[in-house]
Amino acid sequence: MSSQLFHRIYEIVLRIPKGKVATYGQIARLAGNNRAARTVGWVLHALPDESPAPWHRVINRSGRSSFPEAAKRSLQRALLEQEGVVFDENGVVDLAVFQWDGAES
DNA sequence: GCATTGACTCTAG
DNA sequence: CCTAGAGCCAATG
Repeated sequence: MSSQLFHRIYEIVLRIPKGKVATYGQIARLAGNNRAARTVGWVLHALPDESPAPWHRVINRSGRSSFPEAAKRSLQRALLEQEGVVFDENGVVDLAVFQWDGAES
């Protein structure tokens, strides 16, 4: 399959433990392409509705979501806060604390 | 099949 | 902090 990268990224996203977040670049690295962050973004934006993938746990390297719509960002923030992730006054997640190690669950 | 775009990231200035 | 260029992958026109 040529879309194996899609599947790989998908599995990695599903592996993100609750209360943690991962960056596009991190997922891309785990998927085998350290710079395919754009593809990760594409996978998440193209996820079907029935996808259990926690897209809200995926953020950019700044610890902030890059949604074109503020509504989704608010939703993502709410979901993460429900899982115990804290946002600062700028709406940024402390990656030093909440970024997924990528090695456990 | 080529060109453009996109929920990205890195390096350099 | 901001801009610019390069790299990667798939969708879309």
